[in-house]
Amino acid sequence: MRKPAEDTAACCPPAPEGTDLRPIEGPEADDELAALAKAVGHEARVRILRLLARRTTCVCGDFVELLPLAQSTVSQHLKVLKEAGLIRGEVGGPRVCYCLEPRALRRLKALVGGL
Amino acid sequence: MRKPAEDTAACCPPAPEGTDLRPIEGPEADDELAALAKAVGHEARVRILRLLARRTTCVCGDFVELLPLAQSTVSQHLKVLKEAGLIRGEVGGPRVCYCLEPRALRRLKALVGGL
DNA sequence: GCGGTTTATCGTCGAAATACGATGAGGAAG
DNA sequence: CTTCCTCATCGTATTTCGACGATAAACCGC
Repeated sequence: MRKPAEDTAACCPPAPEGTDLRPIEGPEADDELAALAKAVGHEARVRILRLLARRTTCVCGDFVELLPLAQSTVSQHLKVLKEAGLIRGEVGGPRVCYCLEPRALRRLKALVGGL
Repeated sequence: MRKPAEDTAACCPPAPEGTDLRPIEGPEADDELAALAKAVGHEARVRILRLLARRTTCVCGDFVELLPLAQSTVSQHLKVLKEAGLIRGEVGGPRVCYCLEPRALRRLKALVGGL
């Protein structure tokens, strides 16, 4: 059985602040926006991002219980989000705590805002 | 041959203003964000949106010249954007003028901002 | 009406995405 | 060391995407 993961409040470091220096438009920015948007372009991944934003949970197993998907599928989606740079995964014991990457999220908002 | 389409400045109506009343989160909002992001999640479509934002052009044939894609492929991308509600197509003569749908764009920004 | 121009749609093909179960890796607990 | 729990990865089937050429549809000018 799974334990409900009560240690969900503080599993990620404070968040590395810093400014995004890259341009908000141009061919590179276009590709970047397309890649980020593609990562967000799936219901399950949006829900994962939302759950992480609310910090109600951050462990893979919790997502499996909250989403109508198999564990391997959830892991795939987490991988996509991680490769897009939108989330980060910290190994803590047998579990893995995922957190939002605020930098990438800011970047996405900036790029979308530039439309 | 194609004429360079100099009548690009005023091919779209003023833009239907109005407020977006729908919620910014919840299952429906998740699906909506996923659908919009999926539409944006391609380099060619991002470039089309950028071109439309600058209003430098708005005719399908112009995109074909500016993108390394066949006419049918460009038309497909325009269709995806239109079905997502992000652009609108007005028929003017043998040409079709595409314009951004500001409402949908605002909606997208709001949904992304809610992350 | 007839040609010429522009755009959409159809059919097709290969590539990528999505889903699953099964299996493997790695730490915690005993 | 062994067992249990968690998660990632592999292999695979199905679906969807992205691209193209060819063709049809719509409109203007003559």
